[in-house]
Amino acid sequence: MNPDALRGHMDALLLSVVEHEPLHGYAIIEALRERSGGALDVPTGTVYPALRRLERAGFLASEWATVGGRKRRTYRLTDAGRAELAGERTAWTSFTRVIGKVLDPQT
Amino acid sequence: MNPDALRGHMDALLLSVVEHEPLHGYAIIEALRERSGGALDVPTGTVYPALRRLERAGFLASEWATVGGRKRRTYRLTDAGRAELAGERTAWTSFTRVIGKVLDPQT
DNA sequence: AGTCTACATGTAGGCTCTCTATATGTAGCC
DNA sequence: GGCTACATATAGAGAGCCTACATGTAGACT
Repeated sequence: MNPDALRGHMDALLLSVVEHEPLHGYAIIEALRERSGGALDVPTGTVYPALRRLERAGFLASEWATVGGRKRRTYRLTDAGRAELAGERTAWTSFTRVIGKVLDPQT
Repeated sequence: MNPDALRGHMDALLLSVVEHEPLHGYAIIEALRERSGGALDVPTGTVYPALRRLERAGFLASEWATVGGRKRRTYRLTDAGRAELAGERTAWTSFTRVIGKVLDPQT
């Protein structure tokens, strides 16, 4: 997977993965890997800053927790995040339609 | 259209548009706009450097021509470019499948 | 005790690409 | 003369994803 291809879609991926249950960073990475069938292996250096950015933007909220002696910062979707995710999904659909039209024009 | 979303897909778009007929930069921009139904309006500051990059990479070849007193640099797809385009199309398909799976998991 | 792996978070700096803004010039119309 | 369409090009900004590194706990194995 070309890293640049993910540009601008990472937000949607992250928000989508915490939609139904709050998760901490490490679990988010695993969830992305599982949901994608192993195709997505996003490095920590990408995920952690992105989560902080999304929190700063108000789309995520986080809390610290200690589980089994390890500290976790668990992120959950805010209402604004839920709205953002809906918008991202719509944008994704039209994006794929547009690019698809150019790549494979029905002459 | 969020500019970042195009990251990593611009090459495929440009190669695709000159697949069947050589075009010059300005015509490429118009072709992208038409093929996308108006959704894609790529600025010259994006297209011209990208075309040069693709030529440097060996995927495109260019020639100068003068038409109606105006100078055009016409780009055509090389064999390497044709192979690259095929790869980009495959990558695009798997990319959309992967992202789609994450955004809308069939629980 | 020491080593290794999995778990868990985080930052610094680099890299690349797209965009905005600007520059230059021709052709044709009013 | 001024406007629009045509046509190419570059400099610099901005943003985000990546590599590499830093730090630490828990548990298994030797």
